[in-house]
Amino acid sequence: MNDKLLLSNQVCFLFYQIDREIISLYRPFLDTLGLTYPQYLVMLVLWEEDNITVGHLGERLALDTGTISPLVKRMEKAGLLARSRDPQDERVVRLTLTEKGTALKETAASVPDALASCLDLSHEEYLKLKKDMTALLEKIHRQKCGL
Amino acid sequence: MNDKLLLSNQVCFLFYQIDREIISLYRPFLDTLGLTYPQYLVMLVLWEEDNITVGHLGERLALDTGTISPLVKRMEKAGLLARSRDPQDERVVRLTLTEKGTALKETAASVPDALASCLDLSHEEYLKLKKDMTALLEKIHRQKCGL
DNA sequence: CGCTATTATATTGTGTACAATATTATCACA
DNA sequence: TGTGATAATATTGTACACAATATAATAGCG
Repeated sequence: MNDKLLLSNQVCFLFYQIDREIISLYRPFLDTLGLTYPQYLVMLVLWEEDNITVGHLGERLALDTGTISPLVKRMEKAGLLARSRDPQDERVVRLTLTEKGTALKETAASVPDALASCLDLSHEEYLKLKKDMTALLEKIHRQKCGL
Repeated sequence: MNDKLLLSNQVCFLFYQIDREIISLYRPFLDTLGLTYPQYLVMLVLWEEDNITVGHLGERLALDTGTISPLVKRMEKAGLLARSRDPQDERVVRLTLTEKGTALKETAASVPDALASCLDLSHEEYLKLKKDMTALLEKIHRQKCGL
C-alpha cells in the first residue's frame, strides 16, 4: 500500500547506517591513537591549521558550541591540545596542539590508507564517491537556504 | 605534503555531515509527530510488522540493546507502544503499537514526500542514490566479514 | 561616557550510540 | 534432575549531538 513508509525505501536510513559503519571501521585504528571519531576530526583540523578558535573549529566541523565545548575540554584533559583565552579578546578561546598532539600525526598518517583498504575502493571509485557525496551535501545546503 | 590527512579529503566526513544534515531536514516534520529520528525509524518498523521482539527490532535497525532498550522505554512512556514479556519465553520482550502509535501512521504518511521535496531529487536520482548507497553498504558489510 | 545590542563560548537537559557488565530465563546434557 | 552454558534483555558508564539558556566581554551608539 504505502511503500513510501517502508524502512527499506528510506535513503536516509542508508546514510544513517553507512555513517555508523564507517565510524566502526575507524574504531580499531583510532583506539590505537586514543581518539574517538569526532576527536580524530578535530585533530585533522588542528594538524592543518594550529592555533584556531573554538568558533572556527565549530564551523569547519559543522558542530555547535554545545558539542565542541565539552569535546575540546576532554581533549585538553587527554593532553592533546591546550585551550587559552585570547588576550586581545577575552571572549575567544584559542586551541593549540601540545607536543603529544603534534606527535600523534606521525602515527595517524597510516590511518587513511588503512581505511581505504578496509573499504576496498579503487582511487577512481574514491574520487567518484567523493564527488557525488560533495554534490549531494551541497545540494542539501542549497535547499536549506531556500534557494 | 600529506594530503591524505586533509579534512576535505575524508569521504567519511562527507557521510558524517550528510547523515546529520538529512536528520536535521526531518526534524521539523518529526517534531510535529512528537518523534525523534531514531524513534521514527522504530515506528517505520512497527508499522510494517507489529508485535515484534526487541531483538528483532535491533537487528532491523542495526542497533544494539544498549541503544534499543532505553529507546523503546521512552517510546512506551510517550504512549506510542507497549512492552510485554512473552509468556512462552519470559526472556523475550514483545513490542506492540498502541492506538496512538497506530494512528500516527496517517500523519506520518506525508513525511516521505515532504523530505523528497526538501532534497529535490527526481525519482530517477532517488533510485540511483538508493542503489549506489545500498551497494556501498553491502560492500562495507562484506569487508567486515573478511570475505 | 554609559548603556544596550551583539558576539564568543559555556552550561543544562534530553536523547542517542556503544562497549562492558549484569540479570534472568531457557537449554543441554551428564 | 541439577547445573553449567547460552540466549534475551537491561544497566552502567562514557562520549557525542543539539536545542535552549546563561555568562561574560566587546562593540556601537546616542
